[in-house]
Amino acid sequence: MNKKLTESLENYLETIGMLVRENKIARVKDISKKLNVKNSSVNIALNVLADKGLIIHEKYGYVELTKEGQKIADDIQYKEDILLRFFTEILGVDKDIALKDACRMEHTISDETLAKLIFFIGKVDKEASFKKAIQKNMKE
Amino acid sequence: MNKKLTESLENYLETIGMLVRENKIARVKDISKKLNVKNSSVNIALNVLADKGLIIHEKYGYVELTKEGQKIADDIQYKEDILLRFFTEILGVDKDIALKDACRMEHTISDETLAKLIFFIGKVDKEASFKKAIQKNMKE
DNA sequence: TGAAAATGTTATATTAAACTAACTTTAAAA
DNA sequence: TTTTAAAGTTAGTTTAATATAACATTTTCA
Repeated sequence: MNKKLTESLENYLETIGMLVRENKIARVKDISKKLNVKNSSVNIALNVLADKGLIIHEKYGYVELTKEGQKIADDIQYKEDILLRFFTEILGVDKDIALKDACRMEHTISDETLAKLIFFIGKVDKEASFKKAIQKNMKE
Repeated sequence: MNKKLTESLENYLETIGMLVRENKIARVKDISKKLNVKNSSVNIALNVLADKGLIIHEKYGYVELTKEGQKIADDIQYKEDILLRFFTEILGVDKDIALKDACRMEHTISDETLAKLIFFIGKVDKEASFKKAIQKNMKE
């Protein structure tokens, strides 16, 4: 049933989630602006997502996530956050670059690798000696 | 000039490089087998790569990388290796899953993040105390 | 409130990457 | 050495994701 979404559709869902969080509502224009695509492209994607039961979109109205769509959007956002934290806090990558990388890798990282990464970040946070070792060693 | 390649074309280049390394030669059938696509799809991709000056492919003959094509293939392979090492040696991800992840992320990781990751892996290898801290902490 | 601007939608086209089916060339083997 | 099998190529189709252009609806404000 739940066939895997394309990277593009995942990005639409994630963006809708972000807009609703930030502005309470998501409009076609806001989505096209965030994703740098045209309104017509957004419309087509919205039709696909609505067919899959992931959003609700009445003509000329706002866009809303269904419970299932929300879950997927949150899941992607979570992956992005974890990747972003790893890149910035542990590797020391510049924030803009780290975000760009996270935004692409969030679509491909497996659940297994994500779980290990979460565990790793958790350890670094919790264990003072470990954290110290990383901070010391990651200085240029 | 050098417009960025698509993920698909990068995979073709990488696969050709791998085949030449393993078998000395790369044939259409070998490529289609490795990538799980049809010969006709390979042919189309080879024409594109040849147009871009990245491979040499005479009709019914073997496929070779040009100097430029080789450089790109090596670059992608290198990224894969680094990601694979990070996933397996540091995070402790299962090898098959780690490889699958690396094969997808190798197309999206930025040079900056890659450099930091290389630095990180290097530190872990070199500094005994750091290595010990990671091994100790990454146990379940 | 009615005209102009902004926003949203639909129809149609393009590009990339795959496919199937038909055909050609090369290699193998009877 | 001819025939058959394997490999490679080409033509035409499909799908996903974008775009442009034309049209429709809503919103704004003079």
